[in-house]
Amino acid sequence: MTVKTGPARVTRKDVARYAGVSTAVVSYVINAGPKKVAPATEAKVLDAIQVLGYRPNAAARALKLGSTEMLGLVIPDNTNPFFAELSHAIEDAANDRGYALLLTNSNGSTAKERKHVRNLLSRQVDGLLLTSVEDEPYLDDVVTTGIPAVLLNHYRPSKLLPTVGVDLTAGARAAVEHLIWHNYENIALVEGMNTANTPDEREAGWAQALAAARLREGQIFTAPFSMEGGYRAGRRLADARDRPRAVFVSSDAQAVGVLRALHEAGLQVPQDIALVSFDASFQSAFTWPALTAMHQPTGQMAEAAVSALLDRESAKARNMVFPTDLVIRRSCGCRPE
Amino acid sequence: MTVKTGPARVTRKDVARYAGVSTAVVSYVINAGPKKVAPATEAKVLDAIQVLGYRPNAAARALKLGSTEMLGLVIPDNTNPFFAELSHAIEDAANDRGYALLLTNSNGSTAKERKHVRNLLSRQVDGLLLTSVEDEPYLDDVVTTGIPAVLLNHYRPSKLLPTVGVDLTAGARAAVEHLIWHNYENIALVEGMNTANTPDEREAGWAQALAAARLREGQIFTAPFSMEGGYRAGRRLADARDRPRAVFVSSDAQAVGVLRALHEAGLQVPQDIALVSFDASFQSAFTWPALTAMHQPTGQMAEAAVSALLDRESAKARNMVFPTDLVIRRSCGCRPE
DNA sequence: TTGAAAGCGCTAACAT
DNA sequence: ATGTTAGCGCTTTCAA
Repeated sequence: MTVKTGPARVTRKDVARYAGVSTAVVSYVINAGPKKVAPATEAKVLDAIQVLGYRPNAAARALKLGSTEMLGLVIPDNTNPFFAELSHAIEDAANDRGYALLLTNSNGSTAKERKHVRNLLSRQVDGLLLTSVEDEPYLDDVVTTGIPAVLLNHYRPSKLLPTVGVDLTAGARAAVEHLIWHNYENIALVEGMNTANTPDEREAGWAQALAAARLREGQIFTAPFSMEGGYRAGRRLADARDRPRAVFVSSDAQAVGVLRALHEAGLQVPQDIALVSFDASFQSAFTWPALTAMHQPTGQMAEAAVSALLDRESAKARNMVFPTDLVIRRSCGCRPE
Repeated sequence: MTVKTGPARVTRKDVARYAGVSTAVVSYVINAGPKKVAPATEAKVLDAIQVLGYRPNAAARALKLGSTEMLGLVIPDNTNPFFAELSHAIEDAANDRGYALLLTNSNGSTAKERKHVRNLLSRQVDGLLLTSVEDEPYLDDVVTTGIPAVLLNHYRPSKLLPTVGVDLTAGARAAVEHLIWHNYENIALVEGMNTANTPDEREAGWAQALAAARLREGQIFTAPFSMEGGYRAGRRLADARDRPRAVFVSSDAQAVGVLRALHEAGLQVPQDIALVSFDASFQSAFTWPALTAMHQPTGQMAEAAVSALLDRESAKARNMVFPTDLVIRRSCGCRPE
């Protein structure tokens, strides 16, 4: 038994004794039910709580209730502005319902992701939000526990779990269509890498837009979903023979890196190369030039995901797909400097 | 009592029954102690766990042990690259020790911060990391619980709690000295805003460097610690009469905004205005131009903070100050394009 | 309106 | 080497 240092812990029993009531009554006032308490008694209890500095023990409550009022979240990297924004929104949605958030980063490692899932599950979270680096992650564990779970930032439907995401293909297609509208013809793609060998769904959107406009497919530069990855892709892009006139970049983080590489190469955006990216995170408004980008509604996604986990009536939801919308700024060439 | 849906929960008792042993033995094998178990018995137990898909209930364990093996973290905003980096490091340090992280954002609100602290405390976290928006936050709550706590990203010593931070004054001073070394004379300051009315310690460093070089103090532009805040400060900076030749910016996030505002105003960095910022988060390498910045060792700080909370022998630590080091890139003018 | 008490799943001291 | 069991702090049924 761990020895508790510091001031002796104040328990419900202490409060009850001090207030001259039973522990049940203390419970009733703290939880505002399930029984009513006489106002005078309630005042005594409140006073005792105050005086003693009592703080309910959440572990005991969780054990009794079978609910920790915690949600577990696994994301690849909270350092990526998009995931930062998404996890922030998740935290807000969870807090609104009185839930706390256990946050973990998988750093793009499948092994770490599974370790976190296992850990979160054994911590009895009331719900699990998984932004997997795999396409169809290893989920039997999750499903057998019966703990509600959601695949977040996931577009392809899953047999096992509800998903929350954005129509990546349609979003990418619309983004590329905007580039086509500008009359750019040689349009490249900076694609993200996922652990699965399935191609990112944005690729299909890019290809579709090109095909519909009878444009030949431009080059594809594959790189991790990070600034560094984008930077490396950007260098290859700048050096490419038959250099593309425009690029669709699969994430803001990558776009920041691409921008940097292009600047280094002495190329102007959008004059030499136009760029549209995906996410439209807060960050995209502060680059130079500001990024024209497909916006993902992180707030709505977070709300939907948390709701699917916790709200009885939305438990039926399966594959939740949110629309993206194009935020027009400078990098596409719409408002040349 | 919450009705548990899904597969009936498997408890230790089920495992014991299936393996034909007592629950104590199951405990011994799961925890590898405190008693030894015969190899054959152990195998049976392991098998039972496997077959039944048993997962220990962390809430029960926490109640019994008085330890949740969770740490609570309060930061202003995980969307700020510096805090993203710091919280990532904290998560790693906690994970290394088998602890999970409860992450909360105060969004710069004192009220929210206190709410989170209270909540974290009642969740019985084994340690609390607080990056407060106040200078000497309301800590009586924390102290009376006896839960170990640390003031993170906090330079000024606290009477009540150990602190982990960087010497802001020395760091700022060194940064400004670098600007002075470049022979810039009119050196402004973009200062962050905290809720307390005490000035940010970086201001003193800036002033000291200027005084030591017998330079008059430049203008001060105060703004929130965010890209948006920096942007607004940057606009004021660009428009200022007697425009400064250089600026020290108190954070990378602000610097990104300043850069953007300067670009918009048609000003070149470093040719028209040189810039050095604080933090040197990963992001600072990808701006245009790349930021010369004072680096805060987030990894070390995280490690020290977590260690102060959890490691017996470092419990004595009080005011932990880490050195910063200047990362030279382009924005100061060291390597003109 | 209030109280007594069972029991949530686990650990470990104490038996055997 | 293994088993029995008290009790961690809480909620809530059932009784008063």
